[in-house]
Amino acid sequence: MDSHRTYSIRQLSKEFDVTARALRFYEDKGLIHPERKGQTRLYSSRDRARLQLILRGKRLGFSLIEIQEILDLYTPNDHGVAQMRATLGKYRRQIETLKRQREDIDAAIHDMQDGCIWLEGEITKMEAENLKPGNA
Amino acid sequence: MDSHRTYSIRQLSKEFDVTARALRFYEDKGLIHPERKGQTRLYSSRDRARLQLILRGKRLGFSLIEIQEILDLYTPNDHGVAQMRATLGKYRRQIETLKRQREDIDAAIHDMQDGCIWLEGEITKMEAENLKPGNA
DNA sequence: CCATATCTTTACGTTGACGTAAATGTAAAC
DNA sequence: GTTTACATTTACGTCAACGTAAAGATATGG
Repeated sequence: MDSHRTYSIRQLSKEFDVTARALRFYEDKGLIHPERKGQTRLYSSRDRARLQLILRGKRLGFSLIEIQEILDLYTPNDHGVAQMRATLGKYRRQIETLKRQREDIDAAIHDMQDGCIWLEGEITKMEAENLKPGNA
Repeated sequence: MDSHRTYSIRQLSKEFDVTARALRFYEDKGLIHPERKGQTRLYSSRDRARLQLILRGKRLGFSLIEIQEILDLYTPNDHGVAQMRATLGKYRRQIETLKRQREDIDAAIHDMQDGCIWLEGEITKMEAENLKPGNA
């Protein structure tokens, strides 16, 4: 099992290309809770996974507070049917948010691809121009 | 043609649910360039379109500077084959960025959907528990 | 034993993206 | 004609998300 490994703050910060300061900051904000061996932090692979989620959230433009809420969705819910139903609702709303974002992305991609096609056309036109007689 | 309409700053801010302050701020940063009738701003439908792009960029987590660069891709390029090739390159890199972002989103959606399925299962289990004899 | 490296906390600094307040201009409405 | 509703500029305030500097604990190598 690789799941019992631990990581130092440097290892994680290098692996994911974030500063140690950022990791401590996320901890300060309650997004991660590494153990302590004496004074120094020991990150578990579960912490590592949470960090991955944090960074993915950032790439998607979520604030740390929003990311916090998303992380809460991932933390095991101390049963109780009502609680679980509530959590399920949050999951579904989050999925809707993400799907809307996906539509934004698809729209942007399509726009850009259309732009590419148009540009390619213009370029070929201009190249043809430059080969016409009289342009020596 | 609807394309010659103009909009006041309030109209735009209401339609897109942003403050007038934000619109002036975007102008300050060079993202939009509305005309002036005397002192007051008159937004064209082209300005409106740019605003849409700005807000989409924000929803996708881009900074105003990044959005500025994206907008530059949309502004007609005063021909010159070299320039157009450069622009084409930028388009393509931007598309790659967006596609990577889409992969992040897809991953997030899948995670959440798995979570939903698991949760639904747990809930049905617990409901079954509560109906067993001896739980009166 | 001492230097070097890596960890820690505390605390002030910075940048981006606006918010908000103050003072003023203009145009329609009563 | 003055109130009402909207526009303007200038300028300081704010919040998030860290950066950065200072000062110290810990361990490892030479």
